Amino acid sequence: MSVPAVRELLVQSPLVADLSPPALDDVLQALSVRMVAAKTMLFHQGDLPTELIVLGKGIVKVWQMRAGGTPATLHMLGPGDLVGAVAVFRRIPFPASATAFTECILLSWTAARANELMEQYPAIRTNALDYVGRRAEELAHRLGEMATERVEQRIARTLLRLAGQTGVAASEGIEIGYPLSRQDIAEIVGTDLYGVSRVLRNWAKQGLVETGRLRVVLRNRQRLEQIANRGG
Amino acid sequence: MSVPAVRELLVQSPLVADLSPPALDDVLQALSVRMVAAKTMLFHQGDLPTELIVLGKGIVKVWQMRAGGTPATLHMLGPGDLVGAVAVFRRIPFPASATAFTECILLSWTAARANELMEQYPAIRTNALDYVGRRAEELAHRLGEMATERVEQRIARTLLRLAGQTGVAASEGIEIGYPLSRQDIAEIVGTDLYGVSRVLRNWAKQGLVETGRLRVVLRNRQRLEQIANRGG
DNA sequence: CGCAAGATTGAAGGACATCAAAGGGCGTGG
DNA sequence: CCACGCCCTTTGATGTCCTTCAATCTTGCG
Repeated sequence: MSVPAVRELLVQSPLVADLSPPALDDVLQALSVRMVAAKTMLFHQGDLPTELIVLGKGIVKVWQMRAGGTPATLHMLGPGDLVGAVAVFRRIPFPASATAFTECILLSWTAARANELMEQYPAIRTNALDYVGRRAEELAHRLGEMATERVEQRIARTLLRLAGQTGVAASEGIEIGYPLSRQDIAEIVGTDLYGVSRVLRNWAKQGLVETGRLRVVLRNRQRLEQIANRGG
Repeated sequence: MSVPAVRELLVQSPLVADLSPPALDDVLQALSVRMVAAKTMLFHQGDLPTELIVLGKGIVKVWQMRAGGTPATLHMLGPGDLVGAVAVFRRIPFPASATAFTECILLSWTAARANELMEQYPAIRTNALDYVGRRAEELAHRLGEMATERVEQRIARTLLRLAGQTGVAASEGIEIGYPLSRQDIAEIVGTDLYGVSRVLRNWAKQGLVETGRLRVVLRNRQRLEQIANRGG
């Protein structure tokens, strides 16, 4: 991959916002680029972090395998997002695993180099604080949802959130931009694939969504937002 | 409150870890101290942050009022914790409300002064990043629990976590260090007070806990950890 | 065409929320 | 100091949401 293209990928990330061009050059110097296939594990829960990863392209799923063998998905990351950043900054074992959900381009620095760069360019640390804060907020919001809302509401919220992140305009509506099974949705929402299937089918009959194998198109965003917020 | 005493309260906080004595003096200069009664609201969801607060003494509950009138508790903060820090750093409205759960001593800087101090003493920003990262991790962990575990497991986890934070050795076991109702526990766990009452009663009969009005003593930490981890 | 992975659907059971009512403990005011 | 009242807690009954299990159907691909 050519260097200019890498620069384009990197500047998507909030991590390097407000960085002067020479600083950005310096950051680019130390950066490695690699492409990984869908379903590749980037790291496992419990591993020690060795590199700071910025997702250049593709989708990464961050998840935990929980007692009882039930997996729970914490994040679906898109281009520009940091992968496993908290563990790198805190120098602790990863609290979750990360899997390339689609084919991905990863930009990375060694953990040591990343920390040096943060020393040298304080703006990076400021950006990191902002980014981690945003993630904490999102987690807090989802925790509140999970604690108080029903499955149908949570499915609506999940689809709206995913569509907002990586949705692409479809013929009539917004389509999640990558293949997503009922099981995948269930792991995000905290339920099982049967429940997801029933809810989606029901919505499809009412014209709120269009469904297919590994595919969901949001046809009526407003009604879905009503369901997400008022439960009806 | 005398200045030496304030210093003692402040150094509990990870925010000022590794700060040189003169830097700490400088930080102390800009600091305000106040005491608030239990049940005082520190800020409401949606407010704009005006100050950075470190909890010197007492317990603060961070919570959201959700659609349908169900409150959900996100954190129970103790001495040394930052209150509403993410919103201050990100200069966004508070995503949750904060209430003094017991009588509290609050240490605070104006938001502007706090940002200046972070510029001047980079260690503070590093500490802040570490702290916010830890909170993000805790939230991720709780989200996973909430998504996959049953009420009884979550109650066990909650009691163990609270006991670990602020527990005090009781005659036989660990006692949560402040008055906590079944309703309070329910709002943390994401259930209702009836369920909490039944579970605690059941555990009390087996000698795992000792219960009372606004009071829980953990008598058998090991068994509770088993319940938290294996569900049985 | 046949297989594998994903999706749907029905039935049954369990965990949990909700509603209703009654039983303590603690502070307050008489 | 006692009694009243309030808040917290307990407990039972009931209903419902959701999980689980089992089976069938669909879709895409080799």
